[in-house]
Amino acid sequence: MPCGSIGHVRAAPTILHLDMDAFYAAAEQAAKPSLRGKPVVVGGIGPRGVVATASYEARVFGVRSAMPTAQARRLCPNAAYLTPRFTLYRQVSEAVMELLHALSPLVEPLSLDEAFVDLEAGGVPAETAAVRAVGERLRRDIRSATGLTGSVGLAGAKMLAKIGSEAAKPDGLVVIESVTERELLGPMTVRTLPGVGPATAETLRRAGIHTVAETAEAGEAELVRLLGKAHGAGLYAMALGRDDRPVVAERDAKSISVEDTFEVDLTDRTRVRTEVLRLADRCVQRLRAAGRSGRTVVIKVRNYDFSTLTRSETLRGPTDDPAVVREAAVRLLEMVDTTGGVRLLGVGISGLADFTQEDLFAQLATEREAEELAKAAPEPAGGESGERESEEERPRRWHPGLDVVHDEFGAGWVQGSGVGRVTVRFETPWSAPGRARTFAVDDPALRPGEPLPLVGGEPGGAQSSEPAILPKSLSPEPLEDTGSESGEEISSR
DNA sequence: TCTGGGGTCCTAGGACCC
DNA sequence: TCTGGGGTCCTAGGACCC
Repeated sequence: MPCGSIGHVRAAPTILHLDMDAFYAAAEQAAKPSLRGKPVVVGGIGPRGVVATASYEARVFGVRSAMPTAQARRLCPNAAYLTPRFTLYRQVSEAVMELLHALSPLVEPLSLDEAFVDLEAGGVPAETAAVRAVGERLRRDIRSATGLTGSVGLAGAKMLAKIGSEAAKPDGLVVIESVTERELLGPMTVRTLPGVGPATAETLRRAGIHTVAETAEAGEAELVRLLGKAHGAGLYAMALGRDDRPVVAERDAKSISVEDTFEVDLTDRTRVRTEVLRLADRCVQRLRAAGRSGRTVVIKVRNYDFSTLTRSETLRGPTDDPAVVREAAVRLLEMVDTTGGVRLLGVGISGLADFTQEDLFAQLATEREAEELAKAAPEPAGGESGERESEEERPRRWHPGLDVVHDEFGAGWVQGSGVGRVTVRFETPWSAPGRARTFAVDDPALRPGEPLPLVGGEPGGAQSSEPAILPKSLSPEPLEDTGSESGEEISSR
C-alpha cells in the first residue's frame, strides 16, 4: 500500500490531544460534594431539553450526550438533572488552557474541554519517553489546579492523538506510535475518522464500506464520486493515516449567533416577531462584547415539524448597531411562513470585521427605522427587548443546579423547585456533603449566587461573592445542623 | 423517546463583471 | 451575434463537531 510520501505524519508523537472527562458533569460533582459518585446529568431541563454531558455513573444506565432529557429521565430517574453553568465551566477551562500554554505556544482549543497542543513547537524533545512524561505531568497539574481529570492522547498526527485520548478515557494517557497506526486504524469503523457522521457513514455503508481499511481500499476516485471532491479526498487521506494538518492557535470567530427553542411552538405572529427582536439584541450584545461588527444578518426558523430554514441578508458595510440588525432580522422574518407553529428561532451575524464601523447611509436609515420600530412594536406584558438584560438574568425560576446564597445558611445550590417552594442544598466545593432545606420561592433571604472555585476555596466562603481568589482554607467547615429555624421545612438528605 | 446551542466547512446555483 | 470562460460574491442548505 501507498506509503509513497513520507512526512504525512510526524515520526515522533509530539501532538497532544487533551479531552476532559465528562467535563460539565465532573465540574458539577466537584462543586457539589453530595453528587460525587452519583449519576449526574447536565443539559436542558425543559420538556425539549437534551443531555449535554452525563457523568460516568449515569452512562451506566445508558444516558448519552445529545439524548433527549426526557429519555434520560426514564433510563435513570434517580440522577441529578442540572442546568449548565457556563460561567463555572469557562473558569475551569481557562485554568486548564493556561496549563496547556505553559507547554507550548501552539495550543488549538476545540471547545471548553478539548484542545490540541504542538509539543514540538514547545521544545519538548521528540521522543516517546519525553512526551509521555509531559502528558502525565499535565494530567497531574490539571487535577491539582481544577480537581478534575482529563485524558491525553499523544501521536504524530491530530487524528491519531484524538483517537488516543478517546482510547485513554477516563483518566488515562495513550501514546500511538506511528509504526502501530496502520494495524490499529484498519479494523476500526469509519465513524472513527473525523468528518464521518451519520450521513456519510450511511453513504459508505451502502457502498459496502464499513471499516477504515475498506475506506482506503475503495480508492480516492470512488470516495470522491460518493462524497464529493473535498470530503472524498480528505477522507481517503485520513484512512491512510495521512494527516498533516497543523496545530493552529485559536482563530477569530467567523460568526456569532443565538437561538432559542421554545417549550411550546409559537403560533402568534406578533410573539414570533418579538422573540426575533430579543434574539437580535442578544446577538448584538455578544458581537459588541467581542469587539466585532458584521455584515451579514441571518435568521433561522425551525418549524413545528422540525423542518429548518435560514434567510440571510448582506448589508453594505459591517455594523454592530442593534437597530440595524433588528430591522434586517424582521425584514427576513417577513419572508418566512410561520403559520403552523415555530419551534425555534435564531439570529446570527457573519462576515465579521475586526473594527466597528458603520456605513453612513446605513447609519441614517438605522435611526429612522429604529424610531419606526419603537412605534410599531409594543412590548409584550412584562417583556423587554431593550437594554435591560440584567433583569432577564435573574432567575425568576430557580433552575436546578444554580448557585444561591441564603442570608443565614450561606452558599448552596438549587436542588429542585415547584409549587411555590425551592429546595436548596447547603454545601460548597470544599465542604462535606451538606443538607437540604426548603424555602418559599420568594423568600427574601434567598438570592442568586456565583460559582465558587473548585479548589483552594475558603471554608464557608459563602458570604463572599468574590469568585476566584480566596484565602486558603484553615479549618473544615462544620456543616452540622444548627437547630430548627426560619427556613420553613427541612427535607434533609 | 421526538430531536439544544454554538460553531465550522463545503456545495451549488445565479448574479455580475471582465 | 446566439455563443465563451473565469472569478467573485451572495444565498440556501446540509453535514459535522463538541
